[in-house]
Amino acid sequence: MIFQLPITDKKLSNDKYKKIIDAAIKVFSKQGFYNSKVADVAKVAEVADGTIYLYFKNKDDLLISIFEHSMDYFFQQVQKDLKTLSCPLDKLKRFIELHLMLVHKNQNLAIVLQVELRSSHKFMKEYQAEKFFQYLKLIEDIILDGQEKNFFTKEINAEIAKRAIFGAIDELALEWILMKHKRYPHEEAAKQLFQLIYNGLKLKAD
Amino acid sequence: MIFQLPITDKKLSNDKYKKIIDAAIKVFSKQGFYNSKVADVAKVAEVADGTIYLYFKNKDDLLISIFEHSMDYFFQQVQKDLKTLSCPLDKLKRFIELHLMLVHKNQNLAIVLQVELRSSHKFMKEYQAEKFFQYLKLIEDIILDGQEKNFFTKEINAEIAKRAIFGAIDELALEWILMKHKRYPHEEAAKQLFQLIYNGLKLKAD
Amino acid sequence: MIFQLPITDKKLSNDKYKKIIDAAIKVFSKQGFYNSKVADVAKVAEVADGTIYLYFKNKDDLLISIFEHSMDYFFQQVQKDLKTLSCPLDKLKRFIELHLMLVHKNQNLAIVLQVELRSSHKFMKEYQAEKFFQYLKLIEDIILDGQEKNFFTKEINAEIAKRAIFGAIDELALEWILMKHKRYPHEEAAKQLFQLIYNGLKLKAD
Amino acid sequence: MIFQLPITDKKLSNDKYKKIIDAAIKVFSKQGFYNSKVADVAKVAEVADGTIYLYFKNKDDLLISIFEHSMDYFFQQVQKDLKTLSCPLDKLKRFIELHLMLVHKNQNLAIVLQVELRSSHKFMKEYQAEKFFQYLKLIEDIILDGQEKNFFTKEINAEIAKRAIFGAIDELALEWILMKHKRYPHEEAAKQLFQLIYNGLKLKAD
DNA sequence: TATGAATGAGTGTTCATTCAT
DNA sequence: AATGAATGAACACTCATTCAT
Repeated sequence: MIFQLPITDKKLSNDKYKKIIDAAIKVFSKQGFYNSKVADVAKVAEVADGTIYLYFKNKDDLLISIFEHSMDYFFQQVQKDLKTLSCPLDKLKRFIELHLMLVHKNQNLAIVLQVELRSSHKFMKEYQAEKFFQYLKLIEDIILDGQEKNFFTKEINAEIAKRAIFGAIDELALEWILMKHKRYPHEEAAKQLFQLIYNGLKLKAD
Repeated sequence: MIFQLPITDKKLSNDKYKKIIDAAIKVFSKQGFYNSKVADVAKVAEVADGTIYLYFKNKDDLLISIFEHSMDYFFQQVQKDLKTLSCPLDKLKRFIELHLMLVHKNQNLAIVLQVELRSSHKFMKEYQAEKFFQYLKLIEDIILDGQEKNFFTKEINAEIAKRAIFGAIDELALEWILMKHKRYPHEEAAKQLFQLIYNGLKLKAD
Repeated sequence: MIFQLPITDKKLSNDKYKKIIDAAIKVFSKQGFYNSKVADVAKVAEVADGTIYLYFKNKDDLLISIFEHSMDYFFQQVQKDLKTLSCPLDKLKRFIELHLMLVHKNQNLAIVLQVELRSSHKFMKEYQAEKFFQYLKLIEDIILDGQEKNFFTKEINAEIAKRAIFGAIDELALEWILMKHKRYPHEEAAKQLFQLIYNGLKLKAD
Repeated sequence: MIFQLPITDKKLSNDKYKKIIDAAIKVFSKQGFYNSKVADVAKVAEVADGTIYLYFKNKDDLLISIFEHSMDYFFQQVQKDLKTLSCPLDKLKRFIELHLMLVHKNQNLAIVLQVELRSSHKFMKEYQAEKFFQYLKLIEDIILDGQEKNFFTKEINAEIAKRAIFGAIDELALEWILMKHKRYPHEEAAKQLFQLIYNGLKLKAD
């Protein structure tokens, strides 16, 4: 599993905590959150059932913890990488590539984030998914920067565009994950996606 | 509830069947599929718990039935409407408008389809979501038609584009549903979305 | 089991309700409330585990229900019987006899009431044991009546006396229940108890 | 806490042992034995959970130890004090006063003894409560002595009387402890109780 | 068809107890 | 002796499903 936060957090420096998170990602992605038993996670993590409750408040908390740490990780990876670029076009292209690459390298995690999390009502309604908005903001910033620097048209509302772009990337990522026999490499999807977002469907001759 | 299939189906001509489906949409969208009890649905439908099992095999079947009938309905609505148009641009524009409009008019249903269904493993993995692919195909046909008629660039792979476009629409629709205070009308979202998909982010002067 | 309320209450007219109450009295008195499993009660009552929850909110509620119905029963039995008497001395004597007799005829129930209930914190602290106070009041009324009619000394505070008298009866009843080989019949205990309470330890010659 | 045995016992000379016993009395009296966690006791005692098992075999043993040490303490206090008296009337009066006074000064302990212990099946059935019988014997001795010296009537069976008397004292003590706003001082209860036991309810003129 | 009381398998969570340090 | 992280058996309670009426 690529998912490896730098060990700064006390919790994360703990072996058991990581083992449980990793096990939960595996189990939840395979069986679905609601069909997974805490005992299943414990078995895969090679800890006792009760041990999970030393690190997580309950089963929901386990799911939310996966989300929070993952989004932190995604956010840091992407943000760090984008900093090295100045051209908004490059940034947008790289963002798409990075997201698809990260999903590719953490497929189980991606399934949990995209499939399981969306239906956790505790998560979608009660819990404010700040980290997700933070991630979305990365796209918005690229668009606004691109508009300011006259790379992108100002006719497009960045608020709507960031959602549309995220949705497009997310859907492709999901399809890609659920495909058993990948019909094209994720790099190809990234390339096409960038082209679509930047040029649109319009003929160049237009 | 707008969701009203033309009564051709024997099942649908039955009052109880419809009452249960409608109740399930309400309950599932509010509480989530896994947190909804069959008894909750029965109470809202004003039938006995056991009655539900006269019309549906089990709880999962209830969810899948919602999906199938809804997709049929969506598909018919959109397909019928698109037939009146010949220009691929108009078709794409109308498709986006229709989808957002239908979501707008059937918000509870949309929540079930977008949020709950995605995490039903029985559905995502075992059940082949033919009806969904059929719906996606509508987009693909528009693109291919547009490419053939030289409205759209051929550089874009229709397979990837249909997913990206659906993802963009879907994500905006989801955001729109979950927003408590709508910051913009869905017609505005449709307009922006079309512009983005057709023109991309590129400056026109480019 | 003698414990048979007249069937006026809707709940009590139900066979399962009574079977569960009776089973719970048996099981709780034998194993203790905290060591009894709900499944044990279900097995003795010959119902499914879940059935218990159709009639009782939870395990605590089962205990409290036993208490409430029993106290009603005790109260009614004793009150009805006392009404036929006018002399406070006879009343006091009969009260003691009745209580010991009822305990004798409902030993399992008595164990639950005296032993298990006392340690149920939900019961002792949160729940106001109105029915118990009602029962205590019977003693107080006898004392006050006796004092008014000049059968009993007015030097004794009825409030304190009712508690002391109840405690004495209760303790003897408890000892009597827990004795494996009864060293004396409960009627003998009643007789001695009355004498002690009425005459005290003082020599008659005094 | 008044509860302080003279340090003769090796165990009791140990600071941790006492801290745990004291903590257990506090915790058990407040939350009830079955609702108390060993961890709660450990926290109040300011020791580690595991430390408790260095001094006590298990949770039950902790409760029984409280009982044994307390009864020893009660027994010694009362026995010592009674030795200074020769008149059975004085002894009886003093016994009542002492018991109520000890309960008054050790309310948490009294709650554990009267409320929690009674429902510990391990205790009530398996464990022979020798120390309790020893305590009861103090009352019996007073009665027999009083009967022999012609202070008390011989018509009363000492076996039954000791139970009745203990029950009366015990019940008043329990009421007194559980009363939030004490309606009378415990000395008053003692006085009334003695009068009731000695003179009974009978009018003096009788 | 319709009912809803009854079922009982299934599971999240607790907590007394252990044991490596 | 003392710790407290880890254990895992135990259990109250839920709820999809059935079936006698």
